[in-house]
This record gives sequence, structure tokens and C-alpha cells, in this order.
Amino acid sequence: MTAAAYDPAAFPPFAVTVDIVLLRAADELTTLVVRRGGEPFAGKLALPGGFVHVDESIQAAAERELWEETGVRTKDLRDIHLEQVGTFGDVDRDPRMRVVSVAYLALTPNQPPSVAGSDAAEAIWIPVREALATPLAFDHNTILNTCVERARAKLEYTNLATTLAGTTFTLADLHRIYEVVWNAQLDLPNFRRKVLAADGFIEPTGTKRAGASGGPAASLYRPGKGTTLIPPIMRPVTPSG
Amino acid sequence: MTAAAYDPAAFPPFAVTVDIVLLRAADELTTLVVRRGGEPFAGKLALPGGFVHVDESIQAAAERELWEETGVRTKDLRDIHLEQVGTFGDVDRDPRMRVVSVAYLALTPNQPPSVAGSDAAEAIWIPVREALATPLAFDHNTILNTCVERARAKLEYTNLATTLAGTTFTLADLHRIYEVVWNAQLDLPNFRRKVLAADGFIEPTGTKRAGASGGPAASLYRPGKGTTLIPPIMRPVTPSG
DNA sequence: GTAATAGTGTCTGTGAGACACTATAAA
DNA sequence: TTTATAGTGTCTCACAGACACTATTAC
Repeated sequence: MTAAAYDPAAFPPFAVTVDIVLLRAADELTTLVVRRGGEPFAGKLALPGGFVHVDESIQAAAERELWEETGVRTKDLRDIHLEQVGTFGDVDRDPRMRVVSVAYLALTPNQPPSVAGSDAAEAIWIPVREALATPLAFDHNTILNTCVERARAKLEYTNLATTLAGTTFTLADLHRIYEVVWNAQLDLPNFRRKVLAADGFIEPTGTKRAGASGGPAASLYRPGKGTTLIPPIMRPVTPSG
Repeated sequence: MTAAAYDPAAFPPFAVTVDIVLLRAADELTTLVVRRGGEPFAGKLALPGGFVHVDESIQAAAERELWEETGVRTKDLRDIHLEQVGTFGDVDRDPRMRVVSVAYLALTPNQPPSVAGSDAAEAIWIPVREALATPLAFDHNTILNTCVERARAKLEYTNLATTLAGTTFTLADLHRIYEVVWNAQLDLPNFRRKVLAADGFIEPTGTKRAGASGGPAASLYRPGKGTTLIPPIMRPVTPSG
């Protein structure tokens, strides 16, 4: 990084974009994609995203795009999770010019806010399984796969699952989220004990919520103050996801 | 990411760089820095790095810079570890223009290859502890800290430590590396059993190496085929690093 | 011999997983 | 009453950590 290299005429013309993998835990793990109008990859599904402005940080660009394209604001719902996952910069990933894309993982509760942004009319929720089986635009299959794997891994040792659960939730809700994201079965009694034993993971609200089809009302919890889970909740070996 | 946004006149002028955090486990965890000649931050220490060329991938740029600035080739020594950690893109991180930097973590054995690259004359190995206590150029303190934390975390559940150990090593060598990187004490007998029980972590070479000051000759091992450690080797709680 | 290191044995506490069981409420 | 869910109890196995102990080599 010598001073000479900073000659404005010398540096190569790069464009920098952000791409957002927004996930929610419906009946299965689901992500938001948009259908592309123009070339290249016209008609193909793509991750929501866009250019980083010259006067905003990359993180700010990710927040802005999340809002513009999906209607999700990071300030909503006691802070949506938005996390940088990696940067994808192969030479030919965009056929028209050199574009470096920074991928972000975003998580939202299963009751997503109204999708009302400017580009959001094109937004479609589809199962991750289905999206990965479809050829997406650019290298978005790789990006999606990387972000989903990150999300799965972080459920083990962080309280990220509470972001997918919302402001209040039952232990059965949280259990379902783990099963959906990991596509695995977890013993509910053991899960309860583990979660309750993990310091700072969740806090009791003192209220209860009646179930839909019989059974006692379940205690409601809210996310705890902690962020790392000690001990972690480990994925079953050989997950089928 | 609409087609109109691709107007060559419209996209903002970004420069993209890579910065390398190269670590080795000497008496303590040590990193390679360079002293800056020109402004800004003239005379300050900085991470080695440089511009991504327009015709090379970001990963390729990281490999090239690692070679040019530190003399380390990823092909050497059964593949030096080189891994993308994160991208730093605050608006004012470079006072002259908008520069987005992709940070890479590189690990090398304690016998570093001859530092013989073009810019390598300026390269200095200093303890990470010391580097973090020094104001480095740009946001390199943040980058260094992030990369070191990544390295520490990955020792838990990957065989990354073997990259710091070299082609052959004793269990005592590997033990020392964990203690140095984590700045913690680990019970050697238990460490031995854990490492030997982890499938694919290390393989016996069948040879032995005599110690420096007494004691029986120690068995030599080489890195195993596996990459993930099951079960993981957990850091002691409240590490002092 | 003494000192240092390689390597083994063994005990204890904790936690993961399996699963039986009780309690409560809707239909 | 039946069915579904909330929540508890308990047993077993595996492993982490502590630490005593033996074996081998340099000096």
C-alpha cells in the first residue's frame, strides 16, 4: 500500500454492492429473493441488494438495502440481526464490470413486517431448500449457501435464535426454530433444560400463552441480555440439512 | 441492483484493497507488520496489504500480497492457511479516498520462510499484544483484533493449529501452540488424549525426535486429513488473553 | 544420581441424550 | 374421555479436568 498506488488515475474501477440473505423460520427455513427485471440474468431470482453509496459505510448500505428492498428496518422489533458474512469478488461474477459484493445475513421473526419498500413489490419468500436448487443470478447460490451455513453454525453458540423468535416466545417456539433451521429433531425436554440453564439466553416474562389445540398454557420468555451460549447447544451429528 | 445502476458514469469510485494478518506462534503470538513510508500515517506500523488488481479475484490478490510483502507462498509448506475474515468499509477509514479493505488471516509455522519479497525489507515481526497496544495506521487495530479473535476461535473446532506447527511436530509442540495462541494454560495429559481422540486431526509419522534438555524422544505427527474437530477442544473459560 | 520431559492411569463432576412420567387444558 | 401439549424426573454414557504415577533420556 504505497503512496504512489493512490494516484486517482491508477486505481482500478470497482463497484461495491451489498447482498442480503434475509431468513425466517416458517414451516421450513425461508429466504427472501427478488425477480430480476433487466439483464443480465433477467427473469432469474436474485438476492436483494444494491450499490454502496460513496458516502455511507458498508454496514449502513446493508441496513438501507434491507429497508428499501424488504421493508425490514433494523430498528424494528428490538433490533433485527444484521451481520456481515463474507465478500465475494471473483473477476467474472458480474458479466459487465468488476463488482465486489459484501454479503450480509439478516434474521427476522416469522411474522415479517409489511414488505413496503420501493423495490419490495418484487420480493418473494421461498424455502431455502428450493432457492438453493434453483440457479440464482450471479453467484447468489454460493452466497446464500454460505449465509445459511453461518446462521446454522451461530445457533449453536449464540442467542441468535431469539431474533427469529420475536419479542416473546414459548420454549416450544424456540425449539421449533432450532428444528427448522437445522432441519433436525431435538429432544424437547432436554432442549428446555439446556436453554433454561444457559445464562442470559432467555428471561421469563411471567406471562403465559394458551396453546392452539389443547394442553396447558406455556410460559412466555423474552431474549436475554447475553449473546454467547455457555454451554453451547450442539447440532446433532450428521444433520440432514 | 437495477440495470440502470450499472451506468459506468454512475457507480461511485471505490478502491478495493486486501490487508493480511499473518500470525505465528513464537514465545507469544506474533504478527507481521510493515512500517509506512508515505502519507498518511507515515512512520506508523500497518498491516501488509495492497490493491486488488482489476483482473484478479480478491483471494488471488491476498495470495499475491502475502507473497510480495511477506515472502510467504500459499503453496509452500503444505499450504499456508489463508482465510477471508471480514471487510472493512467505513467512509473515512482512509483519509484520501473511499477504500474498502478485505481482511485475510494467514498462519505460518514458527520457522517463517525467508522474507524476500519486493516490499518485504520493511517487514517486522512483533507480538500481537504489542501491536494492539500501538496505534496502527488506518483501522488496522480493529482488523488485527478481529483476525486474532477469529484465529483463537477456530483453534477450538478446526485443525488450524497444525498450520502453525509445520509439517511435523510433537504433541508438546502442538500443546505449546494452543497455549500461546490462547494465552492460557492447558493440562498436557488431557490435551494429549483429546488430540489423539479427535478423528483426522493428526497422524503419527512413526518417527521420533529427541528433546533439547532431557526426557525421552517424542513421537512426531503430521496434520491429518480432517478439518473439523469433533469433539472440539474448548478454550478455558475467562482466558486471560 | 538429578532434572526434565514423554506418556499412562484413574477418579470425579458435569452435561448430553434417551425416555418414562405427571399435569393441564381443549374438543 | 380423548388427545395434545407443558413440564419434571431420572438413568446412562461420554468426556473434561485434576492429578498421581511410570518411563526414558540428557547432564
